[in-house]
Amino acid sequence: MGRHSCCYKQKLRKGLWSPEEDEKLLNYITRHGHGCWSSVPKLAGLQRCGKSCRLRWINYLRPDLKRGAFSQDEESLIIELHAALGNRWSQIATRLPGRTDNEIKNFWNSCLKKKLRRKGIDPTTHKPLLSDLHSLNVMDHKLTSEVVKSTGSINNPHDQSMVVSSQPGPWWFPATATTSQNAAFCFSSNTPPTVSDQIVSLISSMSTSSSPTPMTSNFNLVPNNWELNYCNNTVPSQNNSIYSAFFGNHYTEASQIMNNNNNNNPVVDHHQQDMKPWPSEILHYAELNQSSDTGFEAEVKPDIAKYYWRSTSSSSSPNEEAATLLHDHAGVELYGKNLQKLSNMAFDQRL
DNA sequence: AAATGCGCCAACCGCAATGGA
DNA sequence: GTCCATTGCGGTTGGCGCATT
Repeated sequence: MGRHSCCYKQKLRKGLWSPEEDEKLLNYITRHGHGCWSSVPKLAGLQRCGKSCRLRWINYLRPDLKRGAFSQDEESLIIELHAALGNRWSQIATRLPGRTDNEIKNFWNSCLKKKLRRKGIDPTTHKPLLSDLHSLNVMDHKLTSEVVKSTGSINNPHDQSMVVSSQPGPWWFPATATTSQNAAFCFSSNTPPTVSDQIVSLISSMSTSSSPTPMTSNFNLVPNNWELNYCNNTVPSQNNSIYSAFFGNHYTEASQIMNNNNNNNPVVDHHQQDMKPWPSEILHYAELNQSSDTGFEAEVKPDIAKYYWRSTSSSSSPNEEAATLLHDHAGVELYGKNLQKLSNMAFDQRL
């Protein structure tokens, strides 16, 4: 611990306070009040700077301080206040009589942060933990390898299909030329616990009071070799991965800036944005056009209200009508695995 | 018993805000 | 408006004590 410049000049004491020093300070302030802190040490006969005296009084000697462990109520209140106020310890302390900002800060840093993490809650955002993003990148790499192995077609420039794993798998990111260039995920019932926790956390975090509660069971309806589609008017870039999730007749996007070289680059998330209802045109189309078993096909499933196509065959095209509906009415942009935008023109050429 | 690692927390540092001259 | 001293705040540090090796 260093010493204030004023302390160096005046050769003042630093470090822990002795009982004698405490007694001197306590006696002085009890009799005279602290007044101007800079004059307190001299008047109280202490070899300390005023700042140090003030801190000792506020954090230790003040008679109204509460001692001992934090109660469960206090703990809950701190978490609640931190969610609302962030690291504004002094403001939080005003709501906890007898507790100091320093004490609350220490309690937070040494105990509450860990507790929240263990519960899968990000102590900074108070939202469910979406995991360490770097580990997701690692997962992306690993799963990409799996997907490439199972499809064997990633480098075919003529194949604009999304890469789809033929193996039943818990979930995956689509293979891309550069990791994290894009991302979508697929869910099934045998999701490994750690990843599942992350996904469920993500899903939960998308829930807002004004939107329907996401039903994670919806995801089990998605066959393993089908993909959720993604992107909403945002072209995936090297640093921008977009995760989408679909719930009932609503959809939302969650975007994370990943692969940061710069730690100061903030994570951008849109978890709190409202769920969007699928436009009636799309739902109506979905009711009239059920899935087909063959070929590339664009579909809007009425039960999950999602857009996807599948790659069981390369002989037919995505359904232009469905894609156009999604594009025109929901602002959904579609991309092939090489990040080639499947605009209407692209569909025209493929038809 | 000694060495090492680790968590907690008291206290410090640096900066911003405030207020008086 | 500017300067300077003081106060307040949040981040950080380093010492202590306990647990583990």
